[in-house]
Amino acid sequence: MKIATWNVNSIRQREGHVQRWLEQNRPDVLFLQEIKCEAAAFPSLPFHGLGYTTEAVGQKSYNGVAVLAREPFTVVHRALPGLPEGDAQARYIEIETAGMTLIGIYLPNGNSRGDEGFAYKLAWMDRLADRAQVLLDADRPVVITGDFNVCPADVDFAPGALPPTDALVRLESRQRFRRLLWMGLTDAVRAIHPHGPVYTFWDYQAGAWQRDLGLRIDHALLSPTLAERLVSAEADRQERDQPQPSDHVPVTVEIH
DNA sequence: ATGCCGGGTCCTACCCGA
Repeated sequence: MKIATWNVNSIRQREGHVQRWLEQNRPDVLFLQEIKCEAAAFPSLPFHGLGYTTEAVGQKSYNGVAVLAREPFTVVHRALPGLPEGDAQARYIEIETAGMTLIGIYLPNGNSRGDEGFAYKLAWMDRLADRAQVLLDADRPVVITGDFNVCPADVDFAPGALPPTDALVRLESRQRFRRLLWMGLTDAVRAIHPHGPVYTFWDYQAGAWQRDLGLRIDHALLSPTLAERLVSAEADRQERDQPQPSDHVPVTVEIH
């Protein structure tokens, strides 16, 4: 079973990219982030034509997540449980399929709006840990994948690519990511590639791609029984070389 | 340490991303 994640930086700009990538890679499930449109504007038809059912959680202009899957699924949550009522940011979708719980996230960046923006990121990570704990306590096979906006360790960003004060590398962000691992989740890409950089994002600016000044911020976390069955976890760097690419590339995990 | 790029929108200057 292949489960993929991709921050597409606007689905309306990247619809053709996603179609082509699905045809070439045929994942069972693909989670998207930053669709940047309301759910009603999500272009489902071309994906239906490829055999995928779609579900989008969107809002105008910003954020937005979606899932595409070849087998039937049930949508369990369209927002992260535990967030305050009235939080309208479209960043979370949770489904059940093939006896597993699959969660797609677009975790807040945390660099805008000063202390308040960073506090929102940390609170979001705390609620995510709460949700993960509930599912792990219930012995659910779980995959949490998406754009975490956290470089877990120094090897996960190119030297000089980010200042040490950036919300993606701040100790508080990393502590909360590490808590997810302590709870028993496995960082699939790091399990397959124990050493060295495996970047998933390169800024559009300053020739970051050409200079390979990347970040590893798109992740897949697996519960124990799924981690035992992990066979591959790869970032598709080729996609960053396509015309008009997203600044993120797809990350795919394969579980037997 | 970004806002050089690239997306969005109250259409055009400004917000946001990482």
